[in-house]
Amino acid sequence: MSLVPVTSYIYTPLNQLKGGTVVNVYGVVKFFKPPYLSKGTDYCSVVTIVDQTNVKLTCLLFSGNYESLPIIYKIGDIVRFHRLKIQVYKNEPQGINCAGFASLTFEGTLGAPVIPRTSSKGFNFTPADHKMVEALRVWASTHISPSSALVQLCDVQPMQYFDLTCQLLGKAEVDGTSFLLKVWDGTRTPFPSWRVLIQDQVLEGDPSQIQRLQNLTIDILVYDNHVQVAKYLKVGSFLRLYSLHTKLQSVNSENQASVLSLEFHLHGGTSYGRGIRVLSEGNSDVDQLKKALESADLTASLPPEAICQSEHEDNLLSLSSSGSVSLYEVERCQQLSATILTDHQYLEKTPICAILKQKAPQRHRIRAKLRQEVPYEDSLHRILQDAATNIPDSKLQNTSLYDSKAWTTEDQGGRTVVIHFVKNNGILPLSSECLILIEGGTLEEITKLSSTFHSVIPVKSSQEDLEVLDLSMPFLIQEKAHHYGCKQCSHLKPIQSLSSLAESAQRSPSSVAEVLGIVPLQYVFVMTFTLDDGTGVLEAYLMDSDKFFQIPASKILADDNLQTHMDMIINMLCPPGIKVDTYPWLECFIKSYNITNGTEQQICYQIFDTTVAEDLI
DNA sequence: GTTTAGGATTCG
Repeated sequence: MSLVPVTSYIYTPLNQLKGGTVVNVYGVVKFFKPPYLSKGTDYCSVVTIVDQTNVKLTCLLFSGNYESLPIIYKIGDIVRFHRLKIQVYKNEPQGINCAGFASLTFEGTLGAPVIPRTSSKGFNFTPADHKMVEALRVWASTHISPSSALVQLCDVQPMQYFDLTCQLLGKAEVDGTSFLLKVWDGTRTPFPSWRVLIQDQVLEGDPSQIQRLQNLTIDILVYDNHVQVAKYLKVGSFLRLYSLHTKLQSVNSENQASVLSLEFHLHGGTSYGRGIRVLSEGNSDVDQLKKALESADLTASLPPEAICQSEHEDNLLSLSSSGSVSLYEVERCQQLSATILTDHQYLEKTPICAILKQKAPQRHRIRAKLRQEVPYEDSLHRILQDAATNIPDSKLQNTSLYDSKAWTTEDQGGRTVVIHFVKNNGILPLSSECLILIEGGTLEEITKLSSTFHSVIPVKSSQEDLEVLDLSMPFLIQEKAHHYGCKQCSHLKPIQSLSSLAESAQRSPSSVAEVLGIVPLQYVFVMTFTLDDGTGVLEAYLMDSDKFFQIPASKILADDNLQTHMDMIINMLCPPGIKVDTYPWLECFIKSYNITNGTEQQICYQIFDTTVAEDLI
C-alpha cells in the first residue's frame, strides 16, 4: 500500500456500471434539468448522459450549493463526473452524487476549445482527459442528433417549445405566481410580442433602452417555481430559458380589428428541463448572442405597429420571417411537414384566424396540426357497452332464419350474450361460411368471432325484431374488414329481411346492406380534421379515395397490410399519448365553400391537393 | 444527519 497521490483516474464505461459502486464517468449530455431548488433542502439537477457504449445513465445530483452542480448549458455538452455513486432504481442503474462528487463540463462542439467549466478548485486535468473529450465529441457528432442550433426570436413559431438565449432588459413582479422578464436577442419575432400589463413603478431596468428596443423586446411570463429565480436575475445578464412555450393569440383591439400577438410562457415545474440559467461570459453562445445584439437591425425598432388583420392581411401570410423552420431538433416531421402540396405552391400560408374571418369560396394554404385524438376504438367500445345493457328478447331467438344460443356471464354483472347463427334454406352452414348475429358482445369477442365465422353483424333486441346498432358501429364485420353504413341515407329494415338473401349473397357486404336498408359508405376516406395553427381552430373535411394517404380506399378493407399502413400514417399524424403541441405540422390546401343548413348559412372547409409526404409512408 | 427526485411540457 502506498500513499502516492492519485495521478490517473479510471473511467467506467456506462455499460459496465454496477449498483453499490462509486465510479468516475464521462458522457455526452442527452437530457438535463438546470439546477433548481428541490422540495428538500438542496438544489437538484437531473442529468442523463450517454457514451460510446450507447448506454444511458440518468444521474440525480443534489447540493446545497448551486455552484457545485454541473454547469451544463445545453444538450450535447460533455461532462466528467468523479465519485458518482451507482444505485439501482426500477431495475436500472442510476447515478447519484456522494461525498467528494466533482464535475467538469465541456462544450460538445467538434473543434471548440476544450475548456472545463467547474466550480472545483485544483481539479485534475490531463492530456488523457483532453483525448476523452475529443473522442466523445467525435462519437456524438455521428450518434447524437446534432445539438439544437440556436433558435432565435425570428425563427420562433406559434405553439412551440424552445430554448432561448437572450439578454435581460427588464423585470417586474406581476403577482405571487408570475413574474415578467423583458428580454431580447437582436432579432424580431414574426409576430409582435404580447405586452404584459404591469404597474410602471415595478419595472426594473433602463426605461429608455426598453423603449428604444421595444420592437425587438419580448415579454415572458415565468410562473411558480421560476418566480424566485427570476426575482434575483440581474438586468443586463445573459440568460438561457429552457422549454419556453409560445402561443399565438388573436386579441380584439379597440377598433374591433383582430390583432395577433405572440405570448411567451415559462410554465411552472421542471418537466423537459424547464428552467432558467445565467450564462457566463466567454461561452460561445454568449459571444454569438453579443454579435447579434450589436448587429441588431435598428430599423426593426421603428415606431410600433400592431399587425391588423383587416388592413394588413399580407403581413400575416408568412409564419416565419426567415422562411426557415424551427431548429429545435426533433424528428423531421415534427418541424417540417408531414404532408406535401401537389400543386399551387405559389399560394402563401394564411393563419387560421384570418381564414375564419373571410368569406367563401376561397383557397388557402395553411400550416397546422391535427388537434383531435382519434377516439376510434373507444367509441366502438362505448356503443357496444350501451348495446349490452339492452336485454336480449328470448322471443326473438331461434326463428326460421337462425338458430340462437344464449350465455350469461357470471363475473361481469350477468351480461347476456346471444349468438344467432343464420341458416341457409334451414341448414346451418360451416362456421367459415356462416353469418352470425351477436347481441351483448364486446369488441374483443366480436373480433374473435369474426376470425372464426364468415361475417358478424352486431345487433340488439327491439320490439318486433333484432336490429343493427348505431351506424357509428360497423354494420358488418368480416375478419378485419369493418363495413359502415351511411347514417344520413340509410333507412333500416328488420333483420328478418336477411331471409330474402340467397346463400352466396349472405356473405356479400353490399347485398347485406341492401336488404337491411343500409346505404354502405363508399370507399372514400371521410374524415374531419380539426386543424390548429396556434391562431385558430378550423374543421376541415378530407374526402379522399387514394390521393391523400396514397392508399386506395376501395382496397383497404380487404388488405391487412394496407390497414397497418394506414394506422401508421394516422399514428404519425396524431401520435397517441402525446400532446397536440408535439404533433407534426401539416401543410394543406383548404378550400372554403358555403352551405345552407335550413335557414343558416355556413362556411365549410375541405382539404384538397395535399398528400402525405412520401418519406413518411 | 436526512430529504430532495427518480426526465417525459401548461392549461396562467
